[in-house]
Amino acid sequence: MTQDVGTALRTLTENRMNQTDPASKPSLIQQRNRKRILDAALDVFSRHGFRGSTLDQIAAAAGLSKPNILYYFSGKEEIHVSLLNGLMDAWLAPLREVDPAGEPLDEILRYVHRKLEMSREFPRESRLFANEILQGAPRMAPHLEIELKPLVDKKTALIKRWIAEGRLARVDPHHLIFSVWATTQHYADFATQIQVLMDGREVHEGAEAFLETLYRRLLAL
Amino acid sequence: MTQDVGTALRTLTENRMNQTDPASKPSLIQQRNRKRILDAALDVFSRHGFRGSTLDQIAAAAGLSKPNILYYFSGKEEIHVSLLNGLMDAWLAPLREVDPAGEPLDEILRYVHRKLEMSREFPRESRLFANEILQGAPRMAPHLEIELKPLVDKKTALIKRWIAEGRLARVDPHHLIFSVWATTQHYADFATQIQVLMDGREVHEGAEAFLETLYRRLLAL
DNA sequence: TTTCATCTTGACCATACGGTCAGGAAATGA
DNA sequence: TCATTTCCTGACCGTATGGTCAAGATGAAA
Repeated sequence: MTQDVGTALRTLTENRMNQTDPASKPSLIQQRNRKRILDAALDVFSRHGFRGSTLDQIAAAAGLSKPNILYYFSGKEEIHVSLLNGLMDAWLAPLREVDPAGEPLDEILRYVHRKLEMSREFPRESRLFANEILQGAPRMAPHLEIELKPLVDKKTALIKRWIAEGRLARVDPHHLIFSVWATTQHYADFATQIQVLMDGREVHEGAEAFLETLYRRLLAL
Repeated sequence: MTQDVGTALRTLTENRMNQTDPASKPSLIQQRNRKRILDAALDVFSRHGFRGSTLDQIAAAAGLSKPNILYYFSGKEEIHVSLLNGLMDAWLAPLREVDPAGEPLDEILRYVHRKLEMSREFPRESRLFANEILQGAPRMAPHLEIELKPLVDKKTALIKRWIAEGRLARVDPHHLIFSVWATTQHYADFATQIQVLMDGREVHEGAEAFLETLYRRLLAL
């Protein structure tokens, strides 16, 4: 899974350079620094949101000077958009991998498992998206329409089919998916709160067990 | 329910005035303007987060000048803290009202219903808290420890008792509560996303039906 | 080693923003 | 009516922040 996000990051790293002709190979330095910047930016943006983050913070976290960062990206906004673009694919992978040929209940439970795993392994990514959507997704609206919506339409249709075939209990597929997002991402986005309420106790295994029970009871026939 | 939040707002309105002696009655103008400011601030903070909101925005939304706002509140931070303080009680009311003397399943379903209703009626409040907790709850840490934690401890103990008495199916009470928060608040906090994915279709009734099914299947014996 | 492109930075700029203040306008009340 | 408190504002200030730029440092290629 680290692979997934890594790959996505690498992909976006190969994007248009500032003034360079398109399709020119990026130097090693360029690759290294772009990756540094994006990783630092993920850290900062996910903790403070877009508006609450400063270029100086990102520069410090990346170990580069501010003007140097502006050498690789045209501005704060472009860094943010690059991050969102680069992480989107990895973020949607679990849903994309729900397999029409698989056993319905297993597929859903596997999806829940993967999502929860991502919340644990990549809380920064989760919070980055949460922040963005909370603010009305000003820098992500196209993504929602063009990438997310078709995917959700496809998968809700699949679930609907499964239900019609009597292989899953009856539920509204859209709300089912929303609930998976909500329950799994909650552990990353609201970690501070959960930390306090669970003081010290183990969180993840309990969550895993709970969610498996939840969706098994909901969907089993 | 409007009553609840209104009352809470009024309560916090009666707080310490800038330089006035404590326990002096606030004038009508003072009441009116403080309420205006807090309502405007709720609007702005819930849409842009603390850092992303400016006093000028709040002033404009309240129909007052910036210095005039600083006449009523010592600064941006105090407005924000006042809001959180004033809304906390109303926010926790649904959980507080879970009745040990009631029928377990009914009580939980009623709780879910109330929470979902709040997400629909008071999305701004939901987003305000979501924003704050996402950023690590810097202005809310005491509340979490002093108000939320004891309440959650009490209610999880109650649920545990219900389960031990064989009146609810076995589940981890903490994760149960987390899931209720997650699934209900999701409809307010991620409304932008849901709007896109449900384009036009009715959201709330579907959510209501889905969540009732979800928790009924999870908790029924 | 020289040359050229790439990379890096200190100094600087313009704007936005939180906050102050002196003084004026409105209420309040005697 | 006048006096006093409460309320309101234009003008202003210091700092933070996004962004620019000219010039220098550091590679890569010959």
